[in-house]
Amino acid sequence: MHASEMAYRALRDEIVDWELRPGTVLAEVEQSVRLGISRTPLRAALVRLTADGLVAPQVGRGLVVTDVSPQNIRELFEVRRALEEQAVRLAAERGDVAVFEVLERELLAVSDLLEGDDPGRRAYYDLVRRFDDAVDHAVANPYLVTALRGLRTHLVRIRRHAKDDPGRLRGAAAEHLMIVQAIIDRDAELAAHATHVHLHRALQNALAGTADRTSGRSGRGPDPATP
Amino acid sequence: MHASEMAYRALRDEIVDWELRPGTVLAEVEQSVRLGISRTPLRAALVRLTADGLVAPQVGRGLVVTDVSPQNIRELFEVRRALEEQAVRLAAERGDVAVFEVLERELLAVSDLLEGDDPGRRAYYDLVRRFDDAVDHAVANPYLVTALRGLRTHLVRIRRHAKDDPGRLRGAAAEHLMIVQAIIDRDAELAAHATHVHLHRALQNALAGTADRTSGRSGRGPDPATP
DNA sequence: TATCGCCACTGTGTATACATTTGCTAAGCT
DNA sequence: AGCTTAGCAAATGTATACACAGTGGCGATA
Repeated sequence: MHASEMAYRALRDEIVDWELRPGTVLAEVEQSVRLGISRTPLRAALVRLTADGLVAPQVGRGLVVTDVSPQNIRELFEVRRALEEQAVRLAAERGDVAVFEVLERELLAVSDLLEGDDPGRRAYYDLVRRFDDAVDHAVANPYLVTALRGLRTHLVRIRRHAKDDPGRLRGAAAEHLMIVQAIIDRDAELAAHATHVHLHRALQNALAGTADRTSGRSGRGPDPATP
Repeated sequence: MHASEMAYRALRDEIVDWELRPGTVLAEVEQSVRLGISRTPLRAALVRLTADGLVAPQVGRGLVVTDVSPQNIRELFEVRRALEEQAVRLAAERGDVAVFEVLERELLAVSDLLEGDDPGRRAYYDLVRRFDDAVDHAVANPYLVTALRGLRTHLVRIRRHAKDDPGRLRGAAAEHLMIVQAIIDRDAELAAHATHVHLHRALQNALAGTADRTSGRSGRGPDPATP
């Protein structure tokens, strides 16, 4: 495995897991020493992270981990709405019904998993991931899938700080079930509208969960001294 | 100006202008000596071009300029539909009406420009660019604008080989006028539907113009020997 | 003559050394 | 006392050298 690929995944995962918090400066020498590689492959990783929007150049301080503000979340969801509605539309037109029927059965049984304990939640997130993969496979559009995957990286980072209480998870499961059934019925418009509703709820939940738990900086104002 | 930035722009423009045709192998040493820089900044440029989807790694031959097949064009337009419809929706909600009223007047006068000669066509393309900029400014969403800009790079490359006859340009101008008027009326749904129609026509035109003028490779099959 | 194996060459991946730019600090002058 | 300038230091941008992997060609053997 290439060092640059390893560095990219390591940094991306640390950013998504909030181990590298928004505003953290990623100095090249510091990170290359920490990851045990040279500056050259590290720079390749940083270029990719910049393209992903997970880090951004800041005027006087080099590359910093991008902020997650309510404003950022709203903007991200505006793009997400566009891409995911299109994706489920195409999935409804082209998808393999049998694949989504399996997901339907699992979603119908998911309430049993969500009785509050953590392993059940993990199983639910895994089911959502399989749903996403099924949609990706159904749309069969590399450009769209690439864009969606980039978005999902940001969304996972947001979710790490949003509180998904069991009630919300049951709601989300019901919304996903609606989408899956629309795809099975090959009803593209219903699938798109159900996705719209789902994302509206998800945005409300994300904003409620993170509004007062972000890094504190809005991303625009001056940097309060943090000695 | 940084060498890596210069190399990125030079290679991107050459790919968009079809000077570097699809299938061209971009060897690092070869390109670095050609551009008069070292391999290090060139590699940064290539990473960015890969993220843009203008070049892609191929198994045994390093990075090659990506192909433009009818299939690619259809896939690109599926993403474009999603993003541009969302963009004009948001522009209709948030845009500065005065800005779009200026564009409306220019679009009403554009038929005079399109009497077949090349300077008029140039002026029309410039007007479309100003329309795109106005939409970008109105949506005020960095994620969406970044995605749209990346798409437009591909679209310019496609347009370079599509034949935009005066009839099509007049049609496109009429469609743009419809979108602009919908934005002025703050009718988001009308703007989105008008954009859908416009992109449908644009896709038809792009496919008609490039179906038998691509590089010849479909992008999936084996490489026919070209000695 | 055909096939298999080895050698050489080309090209990418990585590391390190060097240069340039930018920001911070200190000192001197107004 | 405050502002400006100069110098230093650190970090990024760039270049080059080296190592390894992959591929193609050539030769030998069956």
